Amino acid sequence: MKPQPASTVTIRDVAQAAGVHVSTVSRALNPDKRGLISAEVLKVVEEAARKLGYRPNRAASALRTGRTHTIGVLVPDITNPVFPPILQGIEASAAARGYFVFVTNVVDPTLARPIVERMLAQRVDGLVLAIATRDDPLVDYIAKAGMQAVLVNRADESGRLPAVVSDDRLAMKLAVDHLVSLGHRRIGHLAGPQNVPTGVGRRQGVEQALRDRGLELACVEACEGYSREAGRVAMQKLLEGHERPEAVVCCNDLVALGAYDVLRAHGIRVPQDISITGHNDMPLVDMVNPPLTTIRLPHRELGWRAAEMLFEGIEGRVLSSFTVVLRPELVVRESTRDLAGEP
Amino acid sequence: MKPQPASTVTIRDVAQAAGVHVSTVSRALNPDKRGLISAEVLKVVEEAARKLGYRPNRAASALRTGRTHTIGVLVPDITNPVFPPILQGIEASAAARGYFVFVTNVVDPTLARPIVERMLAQRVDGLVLAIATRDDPLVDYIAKAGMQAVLVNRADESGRLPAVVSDDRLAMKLAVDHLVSLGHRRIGHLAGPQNVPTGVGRRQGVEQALRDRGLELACVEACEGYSREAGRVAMQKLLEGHERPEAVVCCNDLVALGAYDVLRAHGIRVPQDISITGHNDMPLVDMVNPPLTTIRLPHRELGWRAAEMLFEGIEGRVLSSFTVVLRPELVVRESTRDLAGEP
DNA sequence: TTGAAAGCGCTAACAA
DNA sequence: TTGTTAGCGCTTTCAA
Repeated sequence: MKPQPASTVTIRDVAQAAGVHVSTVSRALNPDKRGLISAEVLKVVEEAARKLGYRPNRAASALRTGRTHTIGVLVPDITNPVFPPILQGIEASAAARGYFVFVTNVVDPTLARPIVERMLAQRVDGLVLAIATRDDPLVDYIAKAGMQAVLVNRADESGRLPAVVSDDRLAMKLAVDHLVSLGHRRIGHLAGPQNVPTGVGRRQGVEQALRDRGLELACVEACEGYSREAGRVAMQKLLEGHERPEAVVCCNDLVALGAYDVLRAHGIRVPQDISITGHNDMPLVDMVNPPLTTIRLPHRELGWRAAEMLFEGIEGRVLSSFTVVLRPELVVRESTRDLAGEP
Repeated sequence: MKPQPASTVTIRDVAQAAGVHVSTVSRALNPDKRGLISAEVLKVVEEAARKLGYRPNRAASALRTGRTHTIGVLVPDITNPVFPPILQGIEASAAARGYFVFVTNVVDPTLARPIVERMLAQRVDGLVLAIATRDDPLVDYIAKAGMQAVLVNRADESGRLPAVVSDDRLAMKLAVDHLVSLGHRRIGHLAGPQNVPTGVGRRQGVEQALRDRGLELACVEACEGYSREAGRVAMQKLLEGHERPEAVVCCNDLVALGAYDVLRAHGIRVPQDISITGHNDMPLVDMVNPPLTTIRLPHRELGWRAAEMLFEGIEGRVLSSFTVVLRPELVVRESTRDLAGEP
């Protein structure tokens, strides 16, 4: 049987060409052990390896050492513009350390478990979880399996897994404070799904920020998901079930755009008749009509930091901090109106 | 040395628990060889494997068989909304076959080569290349290394690698025909970079479509890249260097939005003063002001088909077709005006 | 500083 | 139908 193409150069070929033992080659080519090798031998080996185009077989090394130099990432939907920058951050960190990243799109949350199991079989060195379902038995499973893992964009309430998140409460406080400063009082909320941490966190953030200003949430509807369609449905319900608010804080940009759709259909103008805020500052929301006032998150850094934490864990260092909270920032555009200004 | 955590269950443990030989376990757990095993033994083995939580070590299997069940994808910029759906298509196809996908972000084209080399070391079973630089010595390298690879969103002019592409010429013909049918005659083009196949292909498409209608390209500027910023620069140049066209066909949506920026700054209204078309139908271009008339590509299918072709190649089947060309489709919105209609 | 030898977990050719 | 055996390419302990 000949599984590898004949062209494949192994460590044995290099050893032979260099006139040394394979173990010497192994040492010479391992940065950590290079010191054990005499300068001349080192040179000969490197020369031979170069000339033969030797490329260590990672599968063999993985089998021997148990380390694959590979991590897995679970994302709910790559197509959601929140995730590409996160992925980019993760990949940049991984690439800098010579790791590869398996990206999986977890369409259905129930698929997460089998995917993690396959990752386990693949012997990934660690996992970044960007999927957002709450109270996951998955966390249990991962913790029990002794896998290295970091959550991103979502904290682990059980405190067993490190996480990198954006400060959702602060984000909503920024939005609410902005609206209040513009003179708005009757403020509603289009909340995220209440079974994911960001959904409840942001809702609580809105409520708290309002309370801090001596106000109450005028009305609220929870969306089925973080999509434009879900935003449409929720906004429709909000209009039907409640007195119309002066402003609506939306759990994310897509939902805000869904709200735009419904408002336009009803002839309600943004921001003249109602102010709207989003969350994420996804690409092109500065180009929509009207340009959306929203909250910008450091998505790329979220991913980068998560990966860095993961590698700390993989390399056995003590994690410098268990939950990293990054700061969001308000981006004011034209979907919010100053009630004190001209009408 | 103990590389694996003690908890790891190997095929030996299963064999022992089931009271059979390891090779029997191997066969029993391999769908292709299950037939060789008696029903009783099969049951015992499966039971033992289940009870012990056995999970075959892919690294070991990879070392033995030379197959890693892993493919690599090279993407220029995950953040560009064209790529997530492509990636999704690839990943869906891979997941269905039990493969994992390494995603790499090739920021700088010169990094592609080292990445491919690392993929080679990782012994990926194949590669999908979504990077678009032309006349790549990379193709040479891949072909020589005997790697399985498929290009997506870009054809290989040398014809050595299979590819899945969208019909760029047809896309531009769709745009031009639409504009001509609206009464436009002085039509310009904001072209893509002329060192990538899509850039030249689309430009030729525009020219050809115009010629078919007995017209000539009124003016053209090539962009430095497929970004909004590049679109701004090119549109600025177009305005400065030429008589203003009635319509401009843009090489992609981002460039069209850059054109919007410049036109707005000059007080030129779209579509009243000039019509604009894009390409890609990226998310939210239906929400910008004015909603962009553009060309929709089957991005997800592009990725899916590329992956399916790759797997055909990996499994040694003859490729059913070498270059797959998918059809784009015109999406008419409000950035193009009928000159015959009311002004 | 280098070599010898064992073995990571799995698969497959061959034998029974 | 099952077992025996060898070995994929590499790393690492032990010995020299």
